Amino acid sequence: MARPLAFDPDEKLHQAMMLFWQRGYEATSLKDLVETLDINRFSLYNTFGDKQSLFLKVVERYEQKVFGHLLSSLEGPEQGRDSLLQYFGALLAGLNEQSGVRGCFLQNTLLDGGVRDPRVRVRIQQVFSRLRAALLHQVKVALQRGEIDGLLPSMTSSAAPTPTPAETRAEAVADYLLLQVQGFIALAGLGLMMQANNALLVLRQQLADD
Amino acid sequence: MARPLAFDPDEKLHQAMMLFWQRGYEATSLKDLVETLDINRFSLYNTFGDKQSLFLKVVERYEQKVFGHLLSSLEGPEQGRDSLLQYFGALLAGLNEQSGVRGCFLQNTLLDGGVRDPRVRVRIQQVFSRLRAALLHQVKVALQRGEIDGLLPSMTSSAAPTPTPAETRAEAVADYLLLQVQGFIALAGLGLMMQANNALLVLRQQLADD
DNA sequence: CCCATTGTTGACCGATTGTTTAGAAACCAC
DNA sequence: GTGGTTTCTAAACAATCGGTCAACAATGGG
Repeated sequence: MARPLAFDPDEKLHQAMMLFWQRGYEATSLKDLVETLDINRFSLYNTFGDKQSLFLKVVERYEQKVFGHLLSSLEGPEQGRDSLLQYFGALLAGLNEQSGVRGCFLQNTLLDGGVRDPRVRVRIQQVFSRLRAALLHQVKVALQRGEIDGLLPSMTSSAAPTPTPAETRAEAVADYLLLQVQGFIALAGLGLMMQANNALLVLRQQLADD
Repeated sequence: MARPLAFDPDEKLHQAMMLFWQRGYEATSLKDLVETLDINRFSLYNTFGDKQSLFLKVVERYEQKVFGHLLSSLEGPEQGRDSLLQYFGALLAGLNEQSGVRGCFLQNTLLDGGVRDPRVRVRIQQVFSRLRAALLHQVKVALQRGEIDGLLPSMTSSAAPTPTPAETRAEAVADYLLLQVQGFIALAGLGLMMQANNALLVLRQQLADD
């Protein structure tokens, strides 16, 4: 009943993400967006709203496509340690195959103080909460099965003066793994992939049987 | 012989750092700088050069004052594991006492694609190299003394099929610790200090005797 | 005191920022 | 085709960007 769009919005959203990813929010101008997305200035406003709204849509797309796919192993069936190992393997694989130095789009965005839109900030906080919950879920399973006892030598030992509650222990391990995740993508963002791969070797051994 | 400056350059540099720290490079305008530093636009140019040069000076000041002080325990005498524990303690103490969510100025800057000045980027790379070298130094000492064998269960076991060279092992451990550092300051930057403190408990136990 | 030297000031530059407007062009149901 | 609706295009908007200028103020050695 009316004129259809001359472009694929999702494709343009992807291109916008790549641009924001490697330049940051403030350093990416409307001119840059119009040129690389190859659509008119006003068409951009008409389909995505203003710059902040566009950025929010980009963040949501990233969460669905990239983050959601990566978390599939953690949010799937309760496989304990195996799902953890699978997740870190997929994470490092993704970081290794990045052409330029980028790291994680969401981490970069949140650490970049330039993005002040509260909608964006709370959205990303929610994503990290989702990651922590997924980690915690599989950690609980793995701890119950005794798969990752090597990670917490004294906490798991019954000789501890005050035995730590299982819930507290699981949260400590989950937060420890959350730190590993942030560490990996930070190193990747800093261009230190070799060091990241080295560190993965150590983590793998910690998670391995003995 | 001439008119003296009406302000303390180092103090202004500090104020500029705080501004860049929580807003990012691109999001901090000359107007912002002039207003919060409370000096005239041209005086700023006259003493620090243009915006990029000012930022570079800020980075160098941060390395000297903040980073240098933090690394003192690692670059001091060869205390092995003790210096490592001391460093992480000081790091977390610093992150904990940060009022707002900031993380590390250098990490934020490098992950923020907005800073494209190559002088700044290589400078920060050098700082992280310095950190890695300092970690590696103390790790070698600690490994030789057998202080941190709990960190690498199978790699240190003589039963390994192909025994890992000491140099490789030390580098793996150093990179692992470098990842912990980046993970801690990333979590702090994301506003997840509770999780960071939780993770520190696990790391402390890994480094502890048993 | 004088004067060379340096810091300070506010106005100003062209360029670019994000955003909006008015009108032409393209589509589909009828 | 035509009507009604939506996209597209080019131009322009006010505001702000980083950076510069000449004139004035302040200093201390002579």
